[in-house]
Amino acid sequence: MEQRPGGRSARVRDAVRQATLAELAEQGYGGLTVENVAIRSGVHKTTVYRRWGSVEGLIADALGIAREEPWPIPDTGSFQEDLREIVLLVQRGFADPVAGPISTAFVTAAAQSGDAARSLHDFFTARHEQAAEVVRRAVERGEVPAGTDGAEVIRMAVAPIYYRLFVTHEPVTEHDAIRAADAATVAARAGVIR
Amino acid sequence: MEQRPGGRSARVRDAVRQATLAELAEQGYGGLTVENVAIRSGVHKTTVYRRWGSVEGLIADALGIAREEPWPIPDTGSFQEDLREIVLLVQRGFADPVAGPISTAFVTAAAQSGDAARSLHDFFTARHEQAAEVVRRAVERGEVPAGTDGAEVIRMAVAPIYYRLFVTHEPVTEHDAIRAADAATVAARAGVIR
DNA sequence: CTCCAAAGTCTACTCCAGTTGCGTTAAGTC
DNA sequence: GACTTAACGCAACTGGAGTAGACTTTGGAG
Repeated sequence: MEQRPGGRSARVRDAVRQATLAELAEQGYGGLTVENVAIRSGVHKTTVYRRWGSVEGLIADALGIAREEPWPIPDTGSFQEDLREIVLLVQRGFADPVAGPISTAFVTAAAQSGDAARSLHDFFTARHEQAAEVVRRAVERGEVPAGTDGAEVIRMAVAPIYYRLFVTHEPVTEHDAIRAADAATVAARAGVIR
Repeated sequence: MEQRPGGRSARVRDAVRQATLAELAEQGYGGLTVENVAIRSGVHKTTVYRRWGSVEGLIADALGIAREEPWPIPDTGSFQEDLREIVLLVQRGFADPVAGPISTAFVTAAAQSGDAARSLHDFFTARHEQAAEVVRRAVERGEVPAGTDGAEVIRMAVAPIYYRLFVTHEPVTEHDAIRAADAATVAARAGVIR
């Protein structure tokens, strides 16, 4: 990333990243400013502007870290249960008082900045690919027809959660999550998703 | 809304609304500023700030108008066809060079402003209710089990479109729309959505 | 150890979104 | 047709996001 990765630069980078996440968790995307991140991190404002450019840059960077850490793909032996687990994980993530605002901020930022949008796109591409494993296993067990598009099954399952959160602004319950997962399960079994 | 609805106030209101939509269509949400709307409409900046408050206020107002105009609910005689029509209508709406940016701006604005979020919520509540008509007819025909949640079927059908557009930032094709509609059709027939 | 340039700091500035206070216009009322 | 006041217009102001340029620190190479 930078030409001098060691020592001071690394400290600055980590301090800013941590401050960004903390601000996002407390204030959400609307309250995130370069100035506050600079103060909180102890790094000078101009430095943040030079290396990250803007609020969107801070978020794009934070997203890069988020993409690194893998998530637990369930393997219960049942396709329906696996899908339910995945969707519930998403739903609970947004309900979490710390992780929720941060995840929300990522989506909101991507709606405004091309950079953040690309980062988020890559993030979800990786997630879909990982989660599609449960579909591959279901195909092997004969629960789901061969040729089923695994990533698309995941999209179908989680989409209603995001739809409620970011489009219609309706509350989301665990029941909603389970229902969405089950609908995707039925559709996949019927061979509609290919 | 205002205590003096006639004459000048009405002209101001209409000019600002029209300018808002024009700016949104051309510039999108990112390029929408109160100042530009003021200039374009010929109304003074201060006046726009007083009556609409901010960019979000302009959008919340524009959404109010959008909610008024009803949309065509299909009645092809086939549940599957009806659902496909609805989802394709949504997909084509976003692909449209004029309506697309405006719709996108609504969603983006709602992600940041509580007022816009409430307006959008009401908007979609009305849409879901209207579109649920196709499910009611399907129940009458015996295509779908009684007790099926009509609004939820609509959510399931359109959610993947919005998910791709606003969350993962993936391209959306007509094929995606049809597949999503068909998946919702299968799930509804199976009695999973209630 | 020495050197040098990359990276960070600091101060002062610009610019523009949003506000304020006051004067002007015209909508609604009798 | 005169009066009241809601609503609009106007110009000057404020505050904070973002920039510019000179100066200082320090990581890394020889």
